[in-house]
Amino acid sequence: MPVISLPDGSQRSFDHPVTVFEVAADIGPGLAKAALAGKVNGELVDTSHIIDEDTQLSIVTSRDEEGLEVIRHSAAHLMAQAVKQLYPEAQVTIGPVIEDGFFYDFAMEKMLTPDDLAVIEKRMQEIIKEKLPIERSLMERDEAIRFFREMGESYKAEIIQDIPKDEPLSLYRQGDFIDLCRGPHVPNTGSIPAVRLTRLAGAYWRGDSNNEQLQRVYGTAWGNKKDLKAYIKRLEEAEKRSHRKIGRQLDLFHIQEEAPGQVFWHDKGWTLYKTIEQYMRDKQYAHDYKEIKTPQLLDFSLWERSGHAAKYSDDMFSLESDGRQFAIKPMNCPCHVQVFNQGLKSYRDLPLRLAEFGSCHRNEMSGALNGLMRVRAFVQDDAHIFCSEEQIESEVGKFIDFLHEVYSDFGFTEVIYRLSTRPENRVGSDEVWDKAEKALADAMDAKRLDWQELPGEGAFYGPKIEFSLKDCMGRVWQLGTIQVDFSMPERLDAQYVAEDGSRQVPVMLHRAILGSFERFIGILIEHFEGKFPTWLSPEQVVVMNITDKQAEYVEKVVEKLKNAGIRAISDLRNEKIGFKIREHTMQRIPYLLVTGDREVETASVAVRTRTGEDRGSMSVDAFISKVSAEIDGRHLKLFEE
RNA sequence: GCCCAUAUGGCUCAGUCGGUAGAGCGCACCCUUGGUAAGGGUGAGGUCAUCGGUUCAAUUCCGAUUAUGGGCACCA
Repeated sequence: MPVISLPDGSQRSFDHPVTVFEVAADIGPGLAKAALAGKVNGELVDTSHIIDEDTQLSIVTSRDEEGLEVIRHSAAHLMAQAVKQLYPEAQVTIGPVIEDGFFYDFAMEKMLTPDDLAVIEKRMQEIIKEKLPIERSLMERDEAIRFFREMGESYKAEIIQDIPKDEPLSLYRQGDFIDLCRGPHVPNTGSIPAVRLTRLAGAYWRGDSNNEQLQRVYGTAWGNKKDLKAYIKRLEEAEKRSHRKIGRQLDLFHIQEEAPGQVFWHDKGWTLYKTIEQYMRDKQYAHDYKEIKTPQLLDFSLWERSGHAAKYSDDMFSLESDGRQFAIKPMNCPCHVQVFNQGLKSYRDLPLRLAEFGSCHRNEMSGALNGLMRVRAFVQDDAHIFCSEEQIESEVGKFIDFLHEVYSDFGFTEVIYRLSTRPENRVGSDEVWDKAEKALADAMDAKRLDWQELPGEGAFYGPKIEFSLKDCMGRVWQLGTIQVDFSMPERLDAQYVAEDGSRQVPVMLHRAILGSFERFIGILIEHFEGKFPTWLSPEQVVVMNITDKQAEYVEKVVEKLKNAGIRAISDLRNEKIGFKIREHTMQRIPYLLVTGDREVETASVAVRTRTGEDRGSMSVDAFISKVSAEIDGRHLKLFEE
């Protein structure tokens, strides 16, 4: 008879098989009420699960991450039930849990509108009040297929067909609704404490754009109303950080209808851009890269030779002139091979690292465009390393060090590493792929990095590492990459003379750290909410007078700051000092210098930060030395008193 | 490209059950010279995204187009 060990080390023995719920009730009535599921020997089960032998058990409640998942999963079923009740002709398809919520895809004639969401949500609340028990049952595969077909649920039947024959299928029923599901689920529909439908979208059946489009309804669900509120608040906060919004507020850039997917950089945004570019230029020089610049418009035949035309010709901007077909470059690599090919290269020239802030155009599909995050014209911090196979691992190692240096200078410390390995369709022999994948993996292991593998996600020409980082909102952005390419050097006739005098084809490593400047700046804006570290701030210092009397002094101070390499502006407007401070604080200028008669007399400035802190008065020279040190050191924080 | 939504002064947004529009901020001018997050007054500024349809009349209703936003798909 079962002896049940609980997470706190205690044990309870029963003289008959018990359900998870009964164990919870045995511990206490509060827990019985809160129990959503159980975890038996590490496996999530329903509260109705019967335990008949000795096990480890923990009771899952809404306070557990797993409990939340169960709630969200059950919320998806709840929504599907509501939709089926309101629109019986709707067919259910899939309804998984996602971050912070869930969705369910429906196939139905009627197009749902935002108003319908409110109706569905209301129905859901009614079902919650009914506290319908959620019951699990098992069914044979073929019987299940028949069952769902008879209900007119052809999508479900299709899903079941793809499940291996010997796997038992579980069904969950709540009232008039029954769905195929692995489970577990909450005990009854009343156990979904806080749920809200958030948005509507189209989504393709099985994620394939050749298939029909389904209607996807997104929702969010939480263990209590307070968490739901906090979530909504979080969305609002994220909205405030939108790079589009801040880009306008801080006068950084704009995008307009005549140039979809292209950025008009304003003075301040361009200053930020130039600062980043110059930083990368200096870094690349320090890491032994050679910066080059190559043409924008090239004969289409080059893209045919490189292999890009075959795959991407629809996404390239091309034009005809003098009877020749040209394309605006969508990437820089073929151009870099052309530079490599000038003059016969020796193994002594390798590794050769060619870098370019290459301006590229890609005709991204209209629906893909997204502020600075996805544009049609962008500049990459692109470089290609030409090296021998033996050099791959050490080059990858050096690159990873370089990348870490850059990310930490921008304040990103959490990096996620993924290795994408050989896809089905690929060029090159298995031996070469073995070597390349191993070189990438070994390079990461040598740095003791914690990386994941994405099988089959590599490019057709070689494996790659993708570097993603987490911003202050916990969002993950893929930025950097290093890709091994065995194909293009050969296609474009790159060669070098090896030690033994033979001609060899170099390996090419495509790599980027920031990816596109546009996107990277978009991420920076949101990460810092526009409050850039001083070294990045378009305007670093503003000097303000209190009355006209100090105007001349202010101009002199600004001149001095500028001469010291600090980006400073003056504000001599006939406004009160409080007004000026408010404006420049909202403009996120790191340092606000107030100069009245007192400061003029003592050749000083009164320093206030954009965070509203008073740094007191100091001489102009003292201020310059503090700020200069901060800028040169690329400090992430403003200087202390 | 596909689905849904949106498009009104520089910005944020109201509004018109069809009779060509309004606020706040910003801008210009005037008064105010004020010590750390909004001093006061006056004024200018809009073909209501574009094209077409219905109507005596369209910014409003309908359709198409374009762009933007949220998703899907795509991302060399």
